[in-house]
Amino acid sequence: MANEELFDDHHSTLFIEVILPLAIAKTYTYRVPQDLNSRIQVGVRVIVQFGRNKIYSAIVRSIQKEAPQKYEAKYILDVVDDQPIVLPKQLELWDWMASYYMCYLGEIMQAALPAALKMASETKIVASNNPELDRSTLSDKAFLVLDALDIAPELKVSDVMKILGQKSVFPLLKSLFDKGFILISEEIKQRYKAKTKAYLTLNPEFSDAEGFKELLDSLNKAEKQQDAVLAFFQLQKVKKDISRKEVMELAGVAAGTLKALIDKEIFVVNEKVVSRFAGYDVDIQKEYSFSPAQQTALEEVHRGFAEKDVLLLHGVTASGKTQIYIRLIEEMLASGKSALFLLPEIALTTQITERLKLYFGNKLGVYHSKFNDNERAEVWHKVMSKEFQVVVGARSSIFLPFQDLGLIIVDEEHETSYKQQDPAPRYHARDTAIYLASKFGSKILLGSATPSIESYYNAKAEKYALVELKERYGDAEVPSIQILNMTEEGRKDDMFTYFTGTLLRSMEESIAKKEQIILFQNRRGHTPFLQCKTCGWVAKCVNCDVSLTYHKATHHLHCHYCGHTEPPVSVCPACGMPHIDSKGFGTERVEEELQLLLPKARIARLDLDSTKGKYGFDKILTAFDEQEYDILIGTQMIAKGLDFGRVNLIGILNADSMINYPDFRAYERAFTLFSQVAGRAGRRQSESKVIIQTYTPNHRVLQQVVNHDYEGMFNQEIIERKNYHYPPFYKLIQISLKHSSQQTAQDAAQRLAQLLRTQLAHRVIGPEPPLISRVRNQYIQNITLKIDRVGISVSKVKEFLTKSIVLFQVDKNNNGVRVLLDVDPY
DNA sequence: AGCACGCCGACT
DNA sequence: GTCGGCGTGCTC
Repeated sequence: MANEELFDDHHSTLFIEVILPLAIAKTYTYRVPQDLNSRIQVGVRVIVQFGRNKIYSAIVRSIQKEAPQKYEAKYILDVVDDQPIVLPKQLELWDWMASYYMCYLGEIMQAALPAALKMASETKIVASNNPELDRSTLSDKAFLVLDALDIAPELKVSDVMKILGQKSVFPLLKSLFDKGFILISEEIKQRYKAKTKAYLTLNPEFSDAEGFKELLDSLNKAEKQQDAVLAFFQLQKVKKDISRKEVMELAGVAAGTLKALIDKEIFVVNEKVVSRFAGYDVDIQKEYSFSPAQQTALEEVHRGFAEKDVLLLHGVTASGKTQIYIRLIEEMLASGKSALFLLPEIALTTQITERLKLYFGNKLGVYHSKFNDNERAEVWHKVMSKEFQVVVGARSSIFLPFQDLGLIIVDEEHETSYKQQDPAPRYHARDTAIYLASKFGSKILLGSATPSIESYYNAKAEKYALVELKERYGDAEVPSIQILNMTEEGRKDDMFTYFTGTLLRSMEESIAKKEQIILFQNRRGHTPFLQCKTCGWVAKCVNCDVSLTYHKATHHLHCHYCGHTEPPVSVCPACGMPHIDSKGFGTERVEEELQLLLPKARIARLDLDSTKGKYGFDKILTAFDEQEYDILIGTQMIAKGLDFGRVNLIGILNADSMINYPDFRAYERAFTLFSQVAGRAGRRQSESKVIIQTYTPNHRVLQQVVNHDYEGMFNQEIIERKNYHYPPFYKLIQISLKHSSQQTAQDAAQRLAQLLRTQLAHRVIGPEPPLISRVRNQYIQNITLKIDRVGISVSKVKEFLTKSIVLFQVDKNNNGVRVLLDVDPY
């Protein structure tokens, strides 16, 4: 139907280019059987066979009328959708991402679509049961398969593999099929299922008064069933959809009674599709008055957007940025356009979503990884149907099928978790969102209390509009930050394990005042290092180049990179001496020691280990918010946008580990993290305190944190970035090579670097092993490209890089070496 | 990414 | 002699 204008000739043969959900360089062209012509549209899913026995659902990328010259195109098997599930604007975004981030369209498709919209293929076989066929000439294996089919009605290919104990079964199955012994049914299961609820209706036979009376009479020997029918009759007067449960409750009957009535066809069960997002119609109450500073900021945002499409809102913590976002979204909705509100995954707590629901009710969709596939697919559909006009979500929500996006808000824009790390596409959701906004001609607001150097630079360079909000909202006051030198405190004999006396006494005071405390220690587990005092041996992971962390909860040593665990040793395996030393401390140990020092304190811990369960994170936060605990110990998880009214003391236990990190962003990160952690204090009342414990009290970053001196940090950082050739002045592309042999990895990396230097010369840095040079038994070598953009264009570099990698992979010496590309690494 | 085809070592 | 190891190359 959609193609009628385009392909008015109904008898022409269509060829479609499809995107397969695979990491493959190319797209593939299939042929459309004529009876499916009318259902083909760009953006719909089609079922295709790819290779010998794999079936995928692919996305139609384009439609052509010419047959490919060099090969015979296979037919598509079916069309899944009547309406596109991916719109042209989204496909353009995919194309841009694939070229910008140097990855495959299939990888983008994997990241973009909720799993429920990608389909699973399961090839099944059934016996043909043709008695005329002669089995006597068959091989033993064929017999085995047919015997199995006599017992089970159908088998999956994977079952046959198990039965025969071998991987290659398809030739055998194909020959059985060709000879007519079996049928192969390619069954594509659509995994997305709308949530339904069962409702009861009365058989129309009994709906009139007479019929109803007859019914009751006929049940005069079944008192319970009579009760149920009467209860249903009563409920029918007040509401439309009546569930079994409601009838059971009102009539006081058991499920069996109802089942009997259903079996007798007195009641009929109807399935009705319901939303998984029930309970949205919260009473909308939006009493919130803007402070003069907020009002000014809002006006400045309007002025900024009049001139530029990208705007950076630099607002100190607790300045009421969220409320400004809400106002802007409301304005956008009023003008008939939709809005996207991006948040880092970890900040997407019920705290913020509940608050937004208050304003946007059932127009709001929430989209993040904690949701199951069905829920994500439902959000997808509701964005498509424009039922959801506002979406609050994590980075992958940039892929949702928006049609008239007017505004994107990227809150906490500095957050590094906007950059996807491991599976490709290694994309940055903030940067991609900026592209997406330009595609839609919409406005995009980046918000942060501590903007990324890149964004602030762009704002200062007047590429972005800039609005600064320097005043906290209401009576919230800027916390005072105190730096304590642990060396000195130790000399004064005022250190108690990991705590300065000052911090301990402040904690006691807070608890006495019934106020709360957050302690920050950016290391999980109990002990990050176990070392032999005699010979210096350190417990290390067998698969990775990292020390093992002892976890008290499991009494085991854990590798935080590959998940390997082993029991702890009490005797050194290297020298046999029984002197194993515990070095360093993680959150578990902080909790343990603190409990000894403050026995009465109620302590909770927030880290990857304590939040494992589905709602573990929210559970701990809620309990803390409801003051079931006095102290919350956490890793950087606690830094993100949490809003607790009664926290008036923050302790950063060991600032040095963050600062002394060999990365060009280390200072920026440390500043951001400490400022964000400090910002958790005093959000709703005055007088709050932040204590930073360190061995390097004069470090410039710490001084800048104390003075809330973002500008100072920025100015110094930008000089370093310029001098040492880093962003925003230079563009980085990181090439990682991985191989199970260290030598191979090194040699291959040398070869690639040399190849790249032929054109890029000094722009090629490395190869060098990263800080963790081996993970999961793979040795890693990194090459970094630093592109100045002045003498050379980034797209030319990417083109050359792609060619070089193809060349590199042709060389047999580089066999088995995996090459990973990361554009704008974080 | 799978997966089959293909060419070398240890076994019923 | 075969089974099966994983190296190699293709999938419209």
